[in-house]
Amino acid sequence: MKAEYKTKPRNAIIEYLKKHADTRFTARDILNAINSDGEELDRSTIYRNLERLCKDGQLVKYKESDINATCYQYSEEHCSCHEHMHARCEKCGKVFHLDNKILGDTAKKIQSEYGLDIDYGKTVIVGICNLCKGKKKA
Amino acid sequence: MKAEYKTKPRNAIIEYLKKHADTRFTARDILNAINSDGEELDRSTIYRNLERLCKDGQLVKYKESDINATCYQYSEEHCSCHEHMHARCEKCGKVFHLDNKILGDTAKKIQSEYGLDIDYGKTVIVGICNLCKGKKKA
DNA sequence: TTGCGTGCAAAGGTTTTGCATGGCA
DNA sequence: TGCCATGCAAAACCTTTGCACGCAA
Repeated sequence: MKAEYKTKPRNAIIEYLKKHADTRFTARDILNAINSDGEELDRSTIYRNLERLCKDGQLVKYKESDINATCYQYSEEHCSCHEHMHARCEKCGKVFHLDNKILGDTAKKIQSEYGLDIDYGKTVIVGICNLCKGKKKA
Repeated sequence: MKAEYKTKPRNAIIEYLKKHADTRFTARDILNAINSDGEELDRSTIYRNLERLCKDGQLVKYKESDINATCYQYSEEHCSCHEHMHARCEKCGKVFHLDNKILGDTAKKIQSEYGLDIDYGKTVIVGICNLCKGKKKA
């Protein structure tokens, strides 16, 4: 069990997370945001803090084929994100925390037809949210 | 519309894909396999060919948080992989092509409850296949 | 004072790109 | 011959790591 210090860089990072609580972000996003705010902080500091937050379960970590960087998603409420599925808008990156019950008997069907037990915490359904659907195509 | 030439490196790559038709692989996997076969071929050649195959729809491309490289999955049958969901075993990497119907009314529920239209081609359900489940834990 | 966290610098890995050459059609 | 593909080298990224210093507790 390690002691945990409150430091200026760490606070800045957590502040960023809370401000972007329902969107994914990358290490670079944080770097850019904080450094354009006047502060200066190092890449390695960000990576080390993000890693710690992942282990603590406050952060979900995943990768996306379109983005050449690890994506992170903050979950303020310590909400056992490793137990339920997520859905993500492929345009804006917004993440939704799904109720596993929404699958109905799909999980059973996948087991019987394909022989696979779903790992809910790692499954991410990809789609387009209503907001982005309304926008004109680029 | 570009012409497409048959070349020795390209053939070697496609041969590799067919030999590993139901497992994921990385650019490095191909490089190692082919180069240990006596042939010599360059990284950039592999990346350029894989990219072309992705655009042609013969290859699915995704990333995994555990692996520090892009993963690819070949689908021999030109099977419009961008139209149906996939499931993947998180242990062995085996990919299953799902029938979208398996979701039942889940897609509708996700739209009504969360306001998200599923992008089937990009959605990958993660789990553990029966084979891997049988194995002892590492 | 103790030891955790940060910044710096360097390294390791993947992926991309420009350019000249080589090879398919 | 004309154009596409390859190889080579270099560069751009992201991410990790070692080390010394600074700072929170």
